[in-house]
Amino acid sequence: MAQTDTVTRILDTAEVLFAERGFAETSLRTITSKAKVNLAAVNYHFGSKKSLIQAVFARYLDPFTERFHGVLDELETRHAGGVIPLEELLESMARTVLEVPAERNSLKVFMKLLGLAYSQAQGHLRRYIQEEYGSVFTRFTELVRRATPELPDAERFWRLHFVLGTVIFTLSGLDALRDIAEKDYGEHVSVRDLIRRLRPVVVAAMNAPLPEAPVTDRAEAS
Amino acid sequence: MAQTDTVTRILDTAEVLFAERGFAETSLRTITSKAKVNLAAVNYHFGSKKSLIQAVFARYLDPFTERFHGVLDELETRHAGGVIPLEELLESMARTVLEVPAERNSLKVFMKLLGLAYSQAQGHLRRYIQEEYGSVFTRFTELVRRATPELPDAERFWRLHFVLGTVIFTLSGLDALRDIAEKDYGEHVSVRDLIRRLRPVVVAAMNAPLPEAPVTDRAEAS
DNA sequence: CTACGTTTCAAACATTCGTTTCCATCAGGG
DNA sequence: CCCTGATGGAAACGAATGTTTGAAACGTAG
Repeated sequence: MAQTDTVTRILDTAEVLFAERGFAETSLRTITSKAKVNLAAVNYHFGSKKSLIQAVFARYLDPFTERFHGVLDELETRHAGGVIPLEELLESMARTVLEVPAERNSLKVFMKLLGLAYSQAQGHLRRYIQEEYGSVFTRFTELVRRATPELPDAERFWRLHFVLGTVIFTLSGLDALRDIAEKDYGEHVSVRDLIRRLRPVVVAAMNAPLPEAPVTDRAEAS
Repeated sequence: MAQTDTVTRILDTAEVLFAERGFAETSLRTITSKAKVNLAAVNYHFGSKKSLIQAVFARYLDPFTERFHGVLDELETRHAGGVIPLEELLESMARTVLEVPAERNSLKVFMKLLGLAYSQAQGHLRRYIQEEYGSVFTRFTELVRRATPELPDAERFWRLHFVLGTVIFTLSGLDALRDIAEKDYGEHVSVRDLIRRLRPVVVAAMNAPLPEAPVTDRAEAS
């Protein structure tokens, strides 16, 4: 089937280029020429560039959410009725994130895309991801809530986003950081090595003491 | 002097639009029309769009680096010869970051721009920032090194970037996150409130226990 | 007042972009 | 065999982009 071949080749090429340069900076002509398909193929198979971008994300996020739901199912039945420990939840998520892209491409690309989706703030992409895949994240946070009853809801919300920032930021900027680290410390770091370093930091962040009592809140800067 | 007025108006407008939409997604026509200056003014005063982007960053980073050098000077003389505690270093940096943009615009814009500079990975911008302002960061990390002698060099390097990721990611995506937090927890968070929440997390992250011994390192995914 | 360097302005330029169109190719079922 | 629907391919379209141009307007020193 030639169709599948063309579609796959477009997606494979697009995700790499998107990750390297960003969405707006990657033209359809660059994608199609490097993928050795016709320029019109993108609009024919995907409808528009915007849909192509979403398709690139869907190819990562669809397997991830499906698998992660399965992992959470298994975790919940194993701790039937009880509370799943925080570290186990984090471990499961990390493992799932690691497994999914390993099947096809590199984790680096996936993380870079996630980082872009968050910073390339505007409109359609963040909304698309939120509305399409928000349910898994909601389920996960609910489990985290039960695992950390001592944390106020708002505090837990922010800390989850703190560690999310750590992971996405680090792994999406991995190449540049790795170059610096290698130059300065002569040490080559693999993704698995980085995750090994991340684990105690993330756990410590989630278990950090609560901030001092909120001072009388004055008007803010922004 | 009309020149200064035009230049300032361009910079003021550009930084807001860049922060909202990204660099490539913001055209010179959008900037100049909203700033009520002529289209050619950008190329006349800045030379090119690329230089305008760098000028936007310079207007934040120049005062920051200058002031931060001063703060570090003061810290070093106060602890003459001795070691500056880690928390004091982090506090000083946070305070400096907070003070500089408060003079003109919002911290949010500055952080958003930083986030963009990191994700919008490619080429000129990251190199520009690194080569132009890398010295302060080098000086800072050296002081952190003396404050945390128990940390291996590589570990400290990565942890600094971990917390850098936390801060930039959180503060650059602040608006979106704030909306969610407000909707889910009815709680309005100010920037200062967020920093109050960040502090114990960052300290805990830096002081986290060392990761377990490096397992035999197999080939990595990417 | 005049002359000159600086700044503003409208218009145009050349390029690049996403998208569309139209035709060739090919497969399988009537 | 021819018809039909799906796909590949070349070319063109219209819009938007960054940049350049040349003249007008401005402020100021002589």
